[in-house]
Amino acid sequence: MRARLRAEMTDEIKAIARRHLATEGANLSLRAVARDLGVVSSAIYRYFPSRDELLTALIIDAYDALGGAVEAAEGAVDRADLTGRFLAVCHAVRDWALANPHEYALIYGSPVPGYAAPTGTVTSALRSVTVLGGIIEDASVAGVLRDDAQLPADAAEDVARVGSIVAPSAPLGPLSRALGSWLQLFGFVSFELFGQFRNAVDVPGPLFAQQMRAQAAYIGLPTA
Amino acid sequence: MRARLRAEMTDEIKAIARRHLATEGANLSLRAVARDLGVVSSAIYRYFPSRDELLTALIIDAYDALGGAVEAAEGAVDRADLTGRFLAVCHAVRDWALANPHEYALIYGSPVPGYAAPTGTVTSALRSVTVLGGIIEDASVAGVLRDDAQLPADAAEDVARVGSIVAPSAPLGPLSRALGSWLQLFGFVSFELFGQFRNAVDVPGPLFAQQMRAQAAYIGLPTA
DNA sequence: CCGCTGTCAAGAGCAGTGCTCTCGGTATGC
DNA sequence: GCATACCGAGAGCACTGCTCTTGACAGCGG
Repeated sequence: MRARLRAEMTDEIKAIARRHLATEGANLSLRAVARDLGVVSSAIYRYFPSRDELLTALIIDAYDALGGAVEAAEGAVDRADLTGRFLAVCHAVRDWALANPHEYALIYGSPVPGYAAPTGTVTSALRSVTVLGGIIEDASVAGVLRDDAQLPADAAEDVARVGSIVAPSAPLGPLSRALGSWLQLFGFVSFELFGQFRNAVDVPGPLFAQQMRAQAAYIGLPTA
Repeated sequence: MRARLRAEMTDEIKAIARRHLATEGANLSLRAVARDLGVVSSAIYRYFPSRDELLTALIIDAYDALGGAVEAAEGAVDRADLTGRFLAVCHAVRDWALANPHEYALIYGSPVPGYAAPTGTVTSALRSVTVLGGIIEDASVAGVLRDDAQLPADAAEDVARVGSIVAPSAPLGPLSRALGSWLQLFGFVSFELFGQFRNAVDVPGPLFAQQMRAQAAYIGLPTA
């Protein structure tokens, strides 16, 4: 009963903090959210031991929101349409990032203090990449991926470790290319959101669609 | 004469600010650098009208440092070794980022306030990507790039605009793949520096080398 | 040589920040 | 019914970016 009030309070704090994040940026002010909540600043500390803990909670929420969006978008595509599922993942990431730019910056931008992100975030952070792994895994068991890997041993070790988490039975060649696509996807979104395309790419949407389609083909997913 | 003293003073401020940036992070304190400089905080304002202006100066310096490092590394490779030049660029970016993580975060992380980066930064920001463009351009005039482009018109427009700046005579297909490699390169470095590889990639070096070699081949650069 | 002008650092001060501590009040559990 | 635990309010500390005023010094024209 008292616990429910407490949960509502923390949710309300996080909601206001998220709103402040959206309007101002990463420099979140505890006193400002307390003011908006009609409460004195020290009261916030009953619910979050420090500003960094609040940010960590927002980070976990952001990872979960992104993961949920990716899962929903990918889940709506016919399971047999591997390329469609891949493209759904890519566009879900970008769409969510464009809709929540500051939350994206919170999780994929420069880490704010020294290193906030504790271990509690990793499970939520894995959700979206797990979806991609599932696609590669499904493509692997469907036998549509050609294994043309000739990776050096040290690099193969890294790829294999990633694969063991998200796509255990996928061959290393396509897995390595999928990893590259993942990096390119977030490189694109980060460049777009952080203003690196200034004076170079005006309307990034079509370019993004083309790049991701090319990546699907490069990985070896069947051209739908 | 008085101007030279002034230049030395601004250089010293920037040097101390850079040192603070390296030890603490992005939240640079004007009062702290003033303290280290043995001067009162308001004196800094004689040289930089605001903290954001100081950050902007550091950003421009960082872009120039990265650009210089890339130019030097690429210039040391035999001009005919196109793949070697490409790999030199990739590794120069990563090496510089690993050596100056906070300055990398300053220019390729989330923009600190609303939007600091003014127009003065773009010329410095273009230096590194121009080097890559030169490689693609050289490969194009050498006739080693196969033009297998079938880009949709809207995406082709974006690619062509980028190409007109850095590699005017390159065909759109390889240019589009080179753009993707550029995004993947910075996606990799950002993931590595910002802790996104946690529990997944322990020793990113070999993986990076393999990914960039694969990209060189994918673009169509001759396998040395 | 005097005096004017422009530049500089110092210091005080304002509004804001994260965070700690104490002090009453209230609800929960025994 | 009472002890315990929690809660919000408020004061306070050390810090921040930034502004303003004050006094000192250098260079130049007369």
